[in-house]
Amino acid sequence: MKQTISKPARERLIKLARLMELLENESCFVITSSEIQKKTGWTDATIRRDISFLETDCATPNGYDVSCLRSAIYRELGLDADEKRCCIVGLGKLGSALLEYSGFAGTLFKIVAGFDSSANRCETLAADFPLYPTSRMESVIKNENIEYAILTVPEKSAQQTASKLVQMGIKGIVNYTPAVLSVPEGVYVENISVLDALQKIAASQKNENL
Amino acid sequence: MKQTISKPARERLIKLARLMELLENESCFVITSSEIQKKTGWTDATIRRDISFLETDCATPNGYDVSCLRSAIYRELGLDADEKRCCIVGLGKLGSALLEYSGFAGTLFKIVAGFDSSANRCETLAADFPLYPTSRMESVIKNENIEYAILTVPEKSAQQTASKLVQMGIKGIVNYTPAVLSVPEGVYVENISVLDALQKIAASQKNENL
DNA sequence: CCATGTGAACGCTTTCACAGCT
DNA sequence: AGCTGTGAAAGCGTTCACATGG
Repeated sequence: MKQTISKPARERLIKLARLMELLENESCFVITSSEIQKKTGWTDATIRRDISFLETDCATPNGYDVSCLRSAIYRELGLDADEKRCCIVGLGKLGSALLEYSGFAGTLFKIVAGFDSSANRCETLAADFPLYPTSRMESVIKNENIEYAILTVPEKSAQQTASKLVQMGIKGIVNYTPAVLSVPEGVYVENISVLDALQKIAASQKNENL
Repeated sequence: MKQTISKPARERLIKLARLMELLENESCFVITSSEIQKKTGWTDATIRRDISFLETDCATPNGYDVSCLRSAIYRELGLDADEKRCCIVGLGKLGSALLEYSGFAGTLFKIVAGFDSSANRCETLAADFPLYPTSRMESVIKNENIEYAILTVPEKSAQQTASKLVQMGIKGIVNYTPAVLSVPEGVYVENISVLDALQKIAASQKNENL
């Protein structure tokens, strides 16, 4: 059976695919592993190994074919298959900023609903998709086949909301809060709080020259 | 010499410290490694190993002393020492949402400036700290001793802006864009784009049952 | 020559399993 | 008994080094 790709490798591949898109925009069509090394800091051996998991032949005599690589990565990671339906939970400052986020264009991720505890806020705000009060969350998530949630509620309500979302069938949560979310196996959480990020950076620096 | 803490362990410890804060708020003062396992999914052995890097004795007969652990982690990771001065670069929807972020209260991270290419926008928006046009970025970063930048510019300008920031002496970048940033050694980047996060989640799911 | 792809070695992280303590 | 702390083993991911191919 096909080998499963490790998490670090997967995360590098996702970044690599992004890099390939960038290169395509710059009309660069072939790139070598050592050029990728310069751009990313990963070693060329690691890059070649990562790419080998794709089991595709994107190699040319002068390096990899950029667009072949991009599409092979998305294919292998299942990011080019069916539409992935998402919702935003919590329409405070951050959540409402995301209502206008245009970065999903060209991907299969699609935001199809927003939720907030304040019905009033749902009416005031505007988006390309409907906004609902929290009371309707369960029915909307089920009827709309929403798989992923972007969690932008206040930290205090994060766990409680996450637990509800899981109960309603959500399979992945992008956690904008610094809260540590407990979720059952099979549900994936990605933490992208700015505080987490800064702490990681600062802690790395502390450790760098020992 | 003291052993350096691995990156994965550091990241768990940061989350662990957060969890300890949460527990303190719930008036829980002692916790065992297996209770932490239930909450986080990390194994108890890993948790004990991580904690052992702290070289502090926070153990009681019934588990770890919660507040002892929290402060030991922050101390060890250098997160309780001097103030860490940050700036926000790019005051679009997302950047301006962050202007009002209150999550740094009680931490040593402090946002002391915001920058945007539009002078007009800087004047219109309000924050507890000054907002400057990009032209003044270099002098402000140097005079204010700003170490970290929160990058919320459009993806297209991300690399260019990041390179400038590095030149101006920035040591860490929290990257809200999905762009792959090339930075020199010694500069740390944490990627927290929502697209990255969703792709990681979706790719994990693809791989889960092989 | 300059690429990739990959077995094998290495080194790091996690896990096991148990000694030691309260 | 139940906990922590930790040598030792196992498991993984990365890197080396070279065979292979254009």
